[in-house]
Amino acid sequence: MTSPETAVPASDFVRDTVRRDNEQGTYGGRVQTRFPPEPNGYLHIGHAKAITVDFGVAEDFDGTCKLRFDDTNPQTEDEEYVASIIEDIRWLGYTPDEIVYASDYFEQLYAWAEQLVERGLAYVDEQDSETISAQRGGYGQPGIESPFRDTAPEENLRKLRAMRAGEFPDGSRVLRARIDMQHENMQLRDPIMYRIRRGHHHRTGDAWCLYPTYDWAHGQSDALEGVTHSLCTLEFESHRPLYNWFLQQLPLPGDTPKQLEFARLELTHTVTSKRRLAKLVHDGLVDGWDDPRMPTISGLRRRGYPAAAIRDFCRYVGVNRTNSRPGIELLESFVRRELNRTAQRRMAVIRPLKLVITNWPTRPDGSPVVEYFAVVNNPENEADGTREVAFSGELYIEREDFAEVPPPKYFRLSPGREVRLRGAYFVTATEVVKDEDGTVTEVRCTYDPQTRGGTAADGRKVKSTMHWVSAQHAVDATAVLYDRLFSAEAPGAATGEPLDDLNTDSREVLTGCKVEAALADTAPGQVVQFERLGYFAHDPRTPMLFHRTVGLRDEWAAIQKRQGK
RNA sequence: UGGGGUAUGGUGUAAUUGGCAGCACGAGUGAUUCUGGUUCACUUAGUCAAGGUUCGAGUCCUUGUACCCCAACCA
Repeated sequence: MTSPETAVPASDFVRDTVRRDNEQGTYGGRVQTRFPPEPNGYLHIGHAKAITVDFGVAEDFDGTCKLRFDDTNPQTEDEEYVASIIEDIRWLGYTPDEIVYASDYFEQLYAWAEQLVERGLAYVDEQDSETISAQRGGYGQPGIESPFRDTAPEENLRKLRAMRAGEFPDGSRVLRARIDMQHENMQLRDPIMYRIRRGHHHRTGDAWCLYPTYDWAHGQSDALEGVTHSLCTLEFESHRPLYNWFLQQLPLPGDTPKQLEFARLELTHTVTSKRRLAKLVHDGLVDGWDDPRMPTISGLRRRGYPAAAIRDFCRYVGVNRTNSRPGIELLESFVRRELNRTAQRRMAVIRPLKLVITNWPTRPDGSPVVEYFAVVNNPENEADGTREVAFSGELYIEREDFAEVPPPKYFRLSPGREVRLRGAYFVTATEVVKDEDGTVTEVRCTYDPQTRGGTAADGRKVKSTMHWVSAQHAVDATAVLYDRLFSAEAPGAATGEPLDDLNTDSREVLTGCKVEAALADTAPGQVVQFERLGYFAHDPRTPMLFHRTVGLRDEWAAIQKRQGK
């Protein structure tokens, strides 16, 4: 448990409702939820909240939670998405009690639809979608009844069967529930139950040309599965009366499920619209759904976000009915909290600057002496042990760790100043080598043999400890630094259309980085901390490619900012 | 325009249901530190507005205000 228990609310309105239902015996003490994604894209951070709520509530009350694919629209759905969704849920640490599909219920739904038709509660409308939409009326405006509304049940039944038999072209007819065209809630103005849509369905193939809408499929699927609490997001609130209406009309096998809505998760600097994410992928603005810049679960995973951090974050923001947009910093703080505990430390320089020790000893054959130092892998976790790091007279340090003219409060290396090379020796810069442009290409220094291991025999202190790699032993690597995908607050990121707030230059690729040899042993997918540079995830597919997961909290950057730099 | 929701520091979220407005992120100050990391201490800042009931209101009442959702054969 890495979450700050003190700050996590003990309950929320969803859990309160479930608890009350249990106390009153509403569902015989049974708790069943479901996570119902449409397989038309990859899961993103917003879904992670829904997942932690759906699975978390079931877990807390010793109930069950199934994964149900809401595959009612063949035009947008694909097996690729089914597979990725299952993988992402498992990676997040949840195991569905069962994996089911709304398409499993197509036959039952159709049978029920015929029953509604027979009872005069549904009818076939032959008008086109524009006409139907116009007749629906507007907010505060009355609706107009369709001329097909009072067709006799036998006639409707005949038409519905002909629809199913494929006798009509796409979009030519729909089945509508016969409710109330004057209802103040638009959802109840004779909503569509079935539309004709010939498309190859990823599971039922070409068996159907008739597909149920969300409203006709969802509550009925819940009921068929025995769901007790159907948790969804706030925008479905106005659908609840319709959800209940359908259930009231049907001979349900068991209890009537209860729909509860909560606010969806949004984040600053983050797009949480599947439509817009799909556009980024299809327009080629990112390298795929798992591009580390993407806020998808798979993107975050590749970027090195630990599942535990995502879970803790979701739990922490809570379940509520208030639309909000937490700062991305909050998520990142959970990532750092987790990684600080678990990530091994390594020395690496992503913008190398050569550091030559002029008084470093040589062997009789003229080659430089090599020393090895044992370094702790993770000071937060002794069990991670130590590793040997080679040290010699030619090193690389981080370019920004040297300043020819040090600004105020700058503690790192500069001419005449002594610093510690972590775990090795104290060195003092003596000389700067530049190219014709005046760029520093090399720094020369002397080391003090009396400071072996990083401790001065005379007890003197230095203000800075720097990371380094031995030039002779270093391994070349590539590091990718990510900015946030969006440069601004991404107004309308959830609902808006434009992508013009996208920061397409949000990635800086640094080749020629130098990392210590021990890093070559890092497992693909593993996240390590490059000391002082941040947490980096070893790409699962490409050797020696590292994605920066998050940076460290950087006090020096804050100082520079304050100095107005 | 009708209906349905939601309002607590800069951000997110609590408050035993009418009883000291707390926690976290962020920001700031200081201490510790062989990572300007971590850790520790302190500081900062809030009940949408106006009335009302009450010994006492974030919580109850009234009237406003702001924001979100609903008129796909999407989910």
